[in-house]
Parts: sequence; C-alpha cells; structure tokens
Amino acid sequence: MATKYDRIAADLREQIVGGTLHPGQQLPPETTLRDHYRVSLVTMRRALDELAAEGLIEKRHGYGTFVRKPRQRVVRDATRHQWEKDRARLSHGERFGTGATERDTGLEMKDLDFRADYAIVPADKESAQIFGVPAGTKLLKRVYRTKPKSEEYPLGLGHSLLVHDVVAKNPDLLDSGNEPWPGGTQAQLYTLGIELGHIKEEIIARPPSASEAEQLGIDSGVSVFDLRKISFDINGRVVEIANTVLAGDRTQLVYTINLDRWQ
Amino acid sequence: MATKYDRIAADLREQIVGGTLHPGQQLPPETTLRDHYRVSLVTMRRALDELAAEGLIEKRHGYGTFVRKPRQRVVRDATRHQWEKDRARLSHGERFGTGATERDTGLEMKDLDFRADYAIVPADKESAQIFGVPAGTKLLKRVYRTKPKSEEYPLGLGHSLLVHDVVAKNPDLLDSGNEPWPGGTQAQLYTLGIELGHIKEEIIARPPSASEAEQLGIDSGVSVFDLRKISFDINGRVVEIANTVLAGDRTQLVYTINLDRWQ
DNA sequence: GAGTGGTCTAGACCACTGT
DNA sequence: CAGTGGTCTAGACCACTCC
Repeated sequence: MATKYDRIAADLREQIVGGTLHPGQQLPPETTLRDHYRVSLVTMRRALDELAAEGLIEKRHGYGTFVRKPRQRVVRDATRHQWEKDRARLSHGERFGTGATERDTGLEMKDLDFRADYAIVPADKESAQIFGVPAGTKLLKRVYRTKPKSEEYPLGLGHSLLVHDVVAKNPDLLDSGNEPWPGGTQAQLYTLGIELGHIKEEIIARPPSASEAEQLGIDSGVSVFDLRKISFDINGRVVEIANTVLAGDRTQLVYTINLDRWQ
Repeated sequence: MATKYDRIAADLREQIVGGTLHPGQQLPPETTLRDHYRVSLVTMRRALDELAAEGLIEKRHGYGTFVRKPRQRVVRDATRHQWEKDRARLSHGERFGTGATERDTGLEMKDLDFRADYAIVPADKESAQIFGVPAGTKLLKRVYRTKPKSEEYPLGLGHSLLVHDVVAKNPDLLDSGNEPWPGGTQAQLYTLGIELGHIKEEIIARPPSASEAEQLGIDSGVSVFDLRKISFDINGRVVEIANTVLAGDRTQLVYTINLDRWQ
C-alpha cells in the first residue's frame, strides 16, 4: 500500500492537473484539509510539501497555500554565446538595451531590475588552477542580480571571475557603475582585444543553500541548477569563470551540438 | 535563530567534511542521536533528511545510516555525440565493446549489466509534432537500463523513440536481441544510410517519481536531470527522440560550445 | 487580532535488514 | 530475532501576513 501522504498528494495532484482546482486558487487551510482527509497535521503537511517540490502549489507562510500558475520554464539556450559574440563588435547603439538575459526572457532592459557589485578577491586553489595562475592572484569578482520587474524573484544568482591584471588594462571594466555594459562580457573583453574561441559549461543539480532558497523564492524540495561557464579565448587560454545558480523548477537548459560531416 | 534541525544538520555536516566521521562509517541510530541532541525523533530525522538530500549520508531502511563515500559525479560530456559519430562507420571489431556509456564511466562492456526492451507504440501528440508525423504513427520505443556491476543502482533510465517505418528497412534494428549494438544508435542509423547533422539537448531538473526514485536509489530530496536528446539528420529531419533520467547527485553534464571566428 | 503556515514534542506502531 | 529506519498521531506553541 502506498503511504497516506502519497495518496493525498496524488488526489490533490489530480484535482490540479484536472482543473478542479484553478491556478491562483487558494487551498483550504492545512487544518481543514487535515480534517477532510482524516489524517494528522504532519501527514497532511508532508503531502503538501511533495506538491510544492513539484511546483504545483506554492505555500506562503502566514498567508496561505495556492495553486501555481502553470509556470513556464525560462529557456536558457546555449546559442546565446554565439549570439553575444556576433554582437560584441557592433556599435554602442546596436548593442544597447538587449543582452543575453533579455533574449532568453523576451523582456526589455526597462522591464528588468539589474544590479552588479564588483570586488577584488584572491584566487582560491580551484579558480587558480582553471585560470592557470598562482593561487592568491588578484581576481575581479563581479556579482550579478537580474530580476524581471513583473516577478517577485530573480531568475538566477550569478557571479563572474576575471583575472584582475588582464582586465585592468581598460579601467572602465573595473567600475561597476558602467554596468549593465551593452553587449555583455564579450563586448567588454573585445575592448581588451580578446576574442572567445570556445566555451565550456558544466552543470550539476543540488539542493539550494538556505540563502539561495530564500533569494530565489524556492519551495522546499526544489533543486537548483549550478552552472559553471568557462570561457576560452582563441588561443585556448581561460579568460572568465562564471557561475550561475538557477531555480530548477523554472528553468530549461538547451544545447545544440553540431556534428562534423563524414568525409 | 536558525531551526534546530538546521543546527543539527550543520553540526553533522561539519563532522563529515571535517573528517571526524569517515566515509562508509555508520552513524548512531536515530534514537541515540535524538537523545544526544535532546530533540524529538521527528526533528532528528528532518536533520538527517537534509544531509541525505545533499548526498552526504545514505539511509538504508532497516539497516542503518552511513557516511557516503565522496561520491564522484559521473561526467556526461556532450562530445560523446561527435565521438560516437566518428566511430559509426568503423568495422564491427573496432566498434565492439565500447560505447558512449563506457566512455563516460571508464568501464568496459564486461563490467556493465545491460538490458534493452523494444516495443511498438503509437506516437503521442508531442512526439508526433517533433517528428513531424501524424499522431498515432507507429514508433519503435526502446527502453534501456545500464548498470555498472560494481554499483547497486543504474546510472540512468533511458528510452529512445524512432519512427518504425524508417528503421523497419533494416529488420535487424527491430530485434532487441541484437543489443547492445556495437557503436550505438548512430551505427544503427548508418545501416539505413542516415547521417546525423546536429543534436539538440533539453535539460530540466525535477523531483523523481516514486518509481524513478526506487530504480535509481535516490534519497529523499534529491532531484533528477531529465534530458531529452533530439537527433537531426543532415537534412534537418528529426530521426530520434531519446530521453534519459539521471540521478542529480551523481551526474555532471558538460557541454562545449565552439564559437565562429570573427571575420 | 484573526488566520495562516512552520517548528517541535513524546510516543505508538510498521517495514525492512542481517544473523 | 534484534535492531534499524519509515510512517503516523494529537497536540502545543511560534512566526508570519493581512486587515
């Protein structure tokens, strides 16, 4: 026999996908549901937690439990990198106002809250190894937060590492006041004469830290994508290490692999 | 103040990463831990569930709770597709015994338990749309299970869809008895004169279904990668739709994006 | 202040594992 | 069989949100 909480979750799941419960609709309080299903509160809550992990409902402390609007996932397509590269050398006007995030979401710059914080940090062992520099080398760490004004929570939490002495050749790149830089990082690197040759992305899934769960507005049980992007210039040197944490229930990642023709 | 279960989890986490608790070591029973931390059993269990979701411990019903060996993630590198393509036209002997899974894990065929089940199914709406055929069209559905003999659980659960009338031109491809086919799907398609041009992979993270959790041996709270691979031939026609479900705490996905040179 | 979800308790009983 | 983790209960109290 399945567990009670599984059967209750299945019952509610059916009502949600079947349309008996409408998106946005508030569910009865836990105590009422508990009486209806004749179980203890703990069991009732466990059933609800299951549905929250699936993204079907959303619980708001002190307020209520609601059926989620069919949350369409934001698609993050890796062709964004080629697209960004093609635009890196365009004029300021052509680059202005639309970056890779805007392309993913279909939103414009004015619909987004954007923040960037810069700091200089010493390279830890892992970063140093990837960059091929001694541990402790000065790095420019840039922390990004981008949030659609129409949403309560940001799409992702990101930061980027660059070797300080490399980017310092253009002092404009050390000033976070110049963000958002039209055209993004590849346009910034272009001012240094750097052209990217290839990009490697490594993806893992893991539970969010408490802070990430709070910042991303993640319900208990939802995992995050932890994506590390390593950018190489045309000579194979590592230029940037960027990290992005994306809510696992709101994101779809897409990659296209082109294959060489047979001879 | 943080919650009790968070503080208990933090305490145990520190002991695990700090080395006070060794990999493979059994933790005291929940009741003993409960007495030690002076909390209720429910609270104690919640702390342990947190660590299980992080992959730091592994709970075995009726047996005990153990510190996990630093689980190294299996890397699934998308360059596997090009590698597989390069090998598709090699001789049987050169293809034999090493496929993409073996390449990922470093294991040989003899170290793997392999099973394939074939069935003919009608295309549902979504598959039909992707293939560009009418709904209900006969598809060959192939279900795969691959498990290292040294592990208790499979790496992933996979299935693949092909248009039946296309592959039926080579009757050998309809017989699961011919699996594992040396060189994999691309070698199979080669017998039909089909060459792949590009591959698109779509990735989402979600909680496992009850059946997936059981088959993959996933602890509560761990998400899975749900990866859909769509293979296009050199004319842009969809040839295969393949789906793989991978344990989120045991897998790392890697993609390399090559960028066109500036003119 | 009224109503909601979040944490926590002490205890019972069940289900699974290895010997 | 003994020992373990898994489910479930009835109830207390806390923390948050809105009016």
